[in-house]
Formats: sequence, C-alpha cells, structure tokens
Amino acid sequence: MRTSKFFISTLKEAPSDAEIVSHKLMMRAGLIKRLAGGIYTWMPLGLRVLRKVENIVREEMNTAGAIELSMPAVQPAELWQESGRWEKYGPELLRLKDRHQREFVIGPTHEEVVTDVVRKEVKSYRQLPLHFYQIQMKFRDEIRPRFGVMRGREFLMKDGYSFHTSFEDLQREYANMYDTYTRIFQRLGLQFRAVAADTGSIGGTGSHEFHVLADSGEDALAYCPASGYAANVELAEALAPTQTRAAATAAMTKVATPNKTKCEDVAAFLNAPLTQMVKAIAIMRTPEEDTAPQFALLLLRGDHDLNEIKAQKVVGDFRFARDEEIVEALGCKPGYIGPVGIGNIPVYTDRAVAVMSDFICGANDAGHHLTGVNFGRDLPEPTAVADLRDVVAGDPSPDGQGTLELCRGIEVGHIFQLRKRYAEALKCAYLDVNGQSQTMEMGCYGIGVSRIVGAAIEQNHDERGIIFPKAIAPFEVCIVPMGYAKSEAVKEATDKLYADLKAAGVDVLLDDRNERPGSMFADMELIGIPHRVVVGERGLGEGKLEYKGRTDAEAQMVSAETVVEFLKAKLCAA
RNA sequence: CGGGGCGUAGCGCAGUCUGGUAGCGCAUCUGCUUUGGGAGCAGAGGGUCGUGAGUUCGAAUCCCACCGCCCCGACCA
Repeated sequence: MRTSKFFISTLKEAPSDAEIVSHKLMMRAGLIKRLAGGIYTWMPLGLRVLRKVENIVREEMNTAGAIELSMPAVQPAELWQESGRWEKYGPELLRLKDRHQREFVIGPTHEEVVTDVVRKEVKSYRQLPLHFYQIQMKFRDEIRPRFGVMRGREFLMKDGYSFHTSFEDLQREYANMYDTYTRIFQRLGLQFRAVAADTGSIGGTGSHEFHVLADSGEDALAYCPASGYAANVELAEALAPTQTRAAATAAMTKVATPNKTKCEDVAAFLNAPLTQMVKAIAIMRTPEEDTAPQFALLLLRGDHDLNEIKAQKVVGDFRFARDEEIVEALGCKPGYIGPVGIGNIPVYTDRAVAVMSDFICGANDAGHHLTGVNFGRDLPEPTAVADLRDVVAGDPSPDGQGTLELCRGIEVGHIFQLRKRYAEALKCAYLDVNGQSQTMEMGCYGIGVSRIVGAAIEQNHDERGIIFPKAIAPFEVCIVPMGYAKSEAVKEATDKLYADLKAAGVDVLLDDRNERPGSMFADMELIGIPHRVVVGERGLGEGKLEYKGRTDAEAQMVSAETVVEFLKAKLCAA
C-alpha cells in the first residue's frame, strides 16, 4: 500500500476527552473517530488492526472445531422474556420498538438466539456436541462508556456457544476453549493471564477470564507465584486468620475524635495502627422487592476494603444505606458509627475482624470513637462471620501454598460453563440413546475483539506512539524514502524494494507523500509499524539501505541486495 | 441517578469574573525557499462562540431551561 492511495490522518495533540494512553494514541494515530459516547468509527488504518485480530481469533476457533455463523443484532423481546433476562438485564439492554409497536432489543449477547436456533435444529444426541460462534458488533448501553474502545457501547465481539449431552463433554469443550484462548493470546503477542472468575449475571458454574496485563486495567487480579493460583479479586477468597483472638487487655474507653470520620484519620489521630481499626459499613438489605429494606452493618478491618460481590453472596441483595437511614437506625451520623450497643441490628463480621481484640470503632455518637473494644465483653460475640473483603498482597493463597500478589488486567476473554440455565428456560432438549428427552448442557465463550486493540496498545507503547505486536500491526514494514520526488536513484530503489516486498507477501506501506522526513518518521512511529526501511542517497551510494525496528535504539545499514531476505527473517523471528 | 467540571475554527486552548470589532498555536490552501527527525518567509480561507428562550441600545461574556461531553461516587461508617 502507498500512503498516497490510502488514508492516514494523524494528530499532534490528542482530543481532551481521551484519558488513558491507548485511547489518546488511537485518536492521534487516526485509528478511530468518535461519533457519540462510546461509539466509534473504525478508520481504515484501525480497521486493518481490528481485522487482523479478528482473523487470528477466527482461525483458532475454526481449528478448535467451532463453526461460524452470524446471528441478528436485533432480536424480538419474546426470546428475552422467555429466558427471564428481559426483566433481569436492566438498563444496559437497549430496547426499541418497531413500527408496529413490537418490542425488540439490540443484542448485547446471543444466548437466547443461539439456543433458539439449536432447539429448532437439533433433535438427537447424534447431532451433538455442537459449537457455534460469530464475530459481530454488539451493543451494550454502558452506564459510563470510557477509555475509547476499551469500554465502548458498540464493540466487536467473538461469542461462541457450545451444546452437549453431558457435563463431562461440556468440561472437555471448556478445556478445549481454555487452550484455544491461550493460543489466541499467544499469537496476538500479548502478555496475559487466565484467572478464575465470578460468573456474574450470565450465571453457571465454572468460569475463567483472560486478562491482558496492564497497570491501567479496570480489574484487580490476585495470583500466587508459588502455586500458579490466579483469580479475579472479586472472587479470590481471603482465608480465615490462623491465629486466635488475643485476650482483652484494655478497658473500653470513649474518646473524642472531632472531625475524624475516616479510618485513616482516626488511626492517625489516636496514633494507632490502621489494623486496629474496625469500620462499620451501613447497608440496607433488599432481598425481596415487596418487603421493606432491612438495616444491617458489615464490619471490616480498617485497612481492608469491602468486596461487594462476596457481601452480596452472604447477605443477599443490598445497597448502601443513605445518611438519613443511618441516623434513624443508630441515632448518629456517618463517620462515627460502630457495632457497640446497637440492639438487634444484624451485624456481619469479616473473618479478619472476628479475631481482633482491643480494637477501635465508632461510638455511635458524633465526634467520638471507642478504644479497647472487645467481643464477648463490650458487644456480643460475632455470629455471622464471613469473608467480606478484597484480598490484599501478602494474604495467604486460597490453595494453601504461598502468598498472593496483585496486578491489574484488562478483561479480553471470558469462558463460562453455563450448564442448563438457558437450555431449561428455552426448552432446548434432544432425544438420548433411549429416546428420552434431555436438556442440553451449554458453555459460552467470549472475546472482546475491539477491546483487544486498545489493550494491546495499553500494553505496548512508548513516548513516540504505538508499538504494535507484529501479528496485529496495520502493516508489517514501512518504506520511508528520502527525496522520493527528487532523486531518481531513490525512487528507483524504493519502487524496486516495494515491488519485491509485495512479491514476497510482505504487508508493506510505502510513504510516498513527499512529506518532510521528520513528519514521515513521526507518523510511522506513531501508528506503530514494527519495521522501517529508509531509502536515501546517503546509503545508496554504497548499495545500502537503513533498517530500524520500532523498538531498536539504533538503525543499521543493510545491503540493498539482501534486504528482502533480511526483513523476512525479521518477520519470522519471534 | 447524585456531586463536580467543561462546551469558542478540524485538534489543543485564551477571551467569560468586569457585556462593546472573536483571538493564539497546530492543521488546511497559495507562492517562494527548504528537504535525514513534526521547516522558514509572505499571504489566504475557515466560527450562527453547544441549542433555545430571556435581560440589555448591545451578549461568547449576565439570567433560565435543555442538550452533549469529561471526572468522581463504600472507605463513610
């Protein structure tokens, strides 16, 4: 491709609404253009990257035995009502009506549709197992779209769904997909980690997420270098402390802590370690829609953070209590509330808190805290003790081997064992060897194709721009001639190299815009072409061209005769 | 949804407080020069100042409403 026949539009400055580096670089490099919040046009250069990612995913899915199809983006509401997700999915599901006032959704995912296809097509165990997948634009009306294509509302996704006659066969395919995803991310050239995950709203039993590792990632991951254990922090269990509670040594004392509402401030004010603090989080339990919310407290150690997913599993659905609800229940405004002397209010105690003694907590009296507080003496022994907190670095690994470390990741893949949840709701059944009707086992497997482009850039960039892994770079090699329009020798050598590389099957971009050298270098570096050849009279006199890899510190001279072989070797190398 | 901030040329911004000819850098166009790291000089084009309704002789600027975008939202307990 010649730049003069392509479309490249780069910016020196990124739009001010771009926050993270990948978003800024994608805007500056002209890969995407924003149309509305979370909705982007993929410009020609960006589309080349997107297509390369897509093709790797497609090749590996086909190799793994999955079969591609394409399902409708617009789906009738009835299917979603049948699965129960019409009510459950919430405002993220974009709903619309056609001219006859019939209700539809724009599919954020396709469990319903694919299950409908299979229940109509598959009647016999002889037709199973089956794995259908598609690569298609999805729409989810995200609460807060941000970070460009990383959390867009419209996004390209590979979603696959498998159907089985037994749980064992589902597990076999699940393992097959785990391996396939591993191969995909290896081919993409990304650093990644597979972690055990919460199944979230989709439901089911086993689940793994695949994360591209990046400090800006939205997910916190816990992993154990010693044992290989890895899980999303949402899921990683904080084991109960092995030590027992020390005996009380201090008397409970009420101290004035004016204007100290945060644990950190109170600890500093009282010159006590944060680990001696207990924070009480006020919630309203909302288990049923038609029953009144119930006020309750969650107790956490001062240095720990609440894990809302774990808490939800323990107490059921809940929301944080409003200030006026706290005042009504405890007679005290937030900042000074605690578990002492609160009568019959339910209290859920984190495992770490249950072994604390002589601790500090709010006194339920504005401007005051209590020190030297002890269970069994100053307040009842904890009854509901549970794992309510996020794990922190240094916690013991849940598998009992070694300690946990934390890192951040961008979720780019997720595989689930759905079991029979959708198959049952949608009556997706087959006849077994005995002629008996059986509900199918299902798995589902997603990859965020467009998100991968952002994640790859987030992980691979420098101050000059993007450093695309070779497998997904928009072009593999760029040729930058010095004086293409002026020097006959340069033009001749450039055209020959361009033709030779094309003939050799190399994805090459020739910058024939006749820009100034600095502009061409800057653009090619910004858009992240991995290999660059400069053709100039300077080297041509000796029959040489200049080569520089995107991450090389220095350029090197290469004989014009052997440069094609040289580049092919570079492209084959890891 | 709640709180905060911002909407001025394709991009980045000033001007708004204190109402009075709409500006700067980059980008674009023309000409000349220049050509190995985002060129120099000279000239030019491009704006209903987010939208609407007010106040005023006069509104980018003040008031009101709406729209759009960005940030934050247990940490409190």
